[in-house]
Amino acid sequence: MLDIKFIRENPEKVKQGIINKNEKDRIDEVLEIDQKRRELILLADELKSKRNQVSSKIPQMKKAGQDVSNLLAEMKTVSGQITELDSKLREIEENLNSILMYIPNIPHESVPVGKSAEDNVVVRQWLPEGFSFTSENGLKPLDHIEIGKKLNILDFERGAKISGSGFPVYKGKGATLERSLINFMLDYHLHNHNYSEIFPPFLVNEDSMKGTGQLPKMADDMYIINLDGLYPIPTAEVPITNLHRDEILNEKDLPIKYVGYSACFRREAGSYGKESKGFLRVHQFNKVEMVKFVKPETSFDELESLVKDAEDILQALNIPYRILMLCTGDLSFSASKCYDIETWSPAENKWLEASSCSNFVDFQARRANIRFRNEQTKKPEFVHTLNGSGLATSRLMVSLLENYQTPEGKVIVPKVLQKYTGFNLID
RNA sequence: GGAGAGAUGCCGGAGUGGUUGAACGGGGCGGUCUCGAAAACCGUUAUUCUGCUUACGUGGAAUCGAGGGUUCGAAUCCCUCUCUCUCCGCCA
Repeated sequence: MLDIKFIRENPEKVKQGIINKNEKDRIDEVLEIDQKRRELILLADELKSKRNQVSSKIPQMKKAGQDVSNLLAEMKTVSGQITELDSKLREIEENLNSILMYIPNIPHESVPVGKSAEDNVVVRQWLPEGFSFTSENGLKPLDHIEIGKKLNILDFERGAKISGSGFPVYKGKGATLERSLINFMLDYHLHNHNYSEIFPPFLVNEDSMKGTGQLPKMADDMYIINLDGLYPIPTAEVPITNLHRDEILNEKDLPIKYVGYSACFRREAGSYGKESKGFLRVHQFNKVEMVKFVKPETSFDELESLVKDAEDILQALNIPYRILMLCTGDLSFSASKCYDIETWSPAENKWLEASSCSNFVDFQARRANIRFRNEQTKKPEFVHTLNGSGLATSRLMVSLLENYQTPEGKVIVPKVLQKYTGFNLID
């Protein structure tokens, strides 16, 4: 959520930011309602002040034996007016709030202005030693679905039977590989990047979904368990960021860095067909997520290091990748700045998004009311929150299987994973 | 699922209609004392909104789980909801 004071003071800046995000700008409406709201507050507070004054005098007057019946009658009228103003005010504030909840974060000034994914900027690229985009023997590499079938490690058909399409089943060495990947990534961030581990709940309440910005705007993309008012999480970002909802953190504890595994559940409404085969778009996948709570002045540096933390995993796995800076038009609702990491798929012959690292500045913190006490001013301030996948195993698995396949159609286990899997070849 | 108890500030814990933003204790912070520390003593200890000033500040309003209601006046009375705890049942 944007700060209403900031909107009040920088309406043009906010409008431009929203337009650059390809979103609808309702700022004039917001300012009008805000103006009305403040007028009402003034009126109501004045009456309440009067009521408080008189009410504290009444017992003294009674004691002194004075007649207070006129005052009581007068105050009854005042109270009625207050009730009326308060209910009007509540209505207006609800209206204002519901609009504000739909207004996206505005892009940081360093973000390139652009309309769509085509305007994203490639920042850098990393390729394993001796890597080539064209296969040496001229043969077309198998895609991950063919590999999965051939080696009997992935089963999309049975997943569709037991749950629906987009619910993959991992089998045998495939299941072990998936589990190993998760453990490897968690351990790596724990030991090399100084995160502490969280194993979060996979179902969260509505307040949590609002806190990180999934609701109300993205409701159609979320699963919901109506009976209990719970939502299966689309990412561990939601429970982990909400760990500190409605808290005031110590400045000396910042930055707080968490890493956690979770299954992720996404409806992906309306995305059937295109790019939806195999692992490319699924309803349930596994992800290791990094979340940071930081001081405002450090957040953009923290974003850079967050991306590097995710990159380290890919370098350790020796998988080709590139980094994109998303343009304003491709930025998500809550993000101020975001880098995507894409891994190379030789069979698809294209880059696949395997990670997204974002700085939300104070947008989520404001919604979720996550603050820290500034040691100098002694006042609470909103933290900045960041998160990044480190990484999502589904897309990563595509690149891993395809890049590590042998001409015979077997898959070599990356060296760093072998101590986790207990085998070094899938055949 | 059944029965009961409870929700107060950083923490513990009083408070059942009128200077209660909230006793008392603990913790934290500042100070006195000390070579230093402890002890003791003194002081201090929230957040949000809003007006004026916009550097500091200052006036007002609100906040005792959440939301309504009664009343001139509610932490205190009434209603609804949420959550926590205890016992029983069920269960990985």
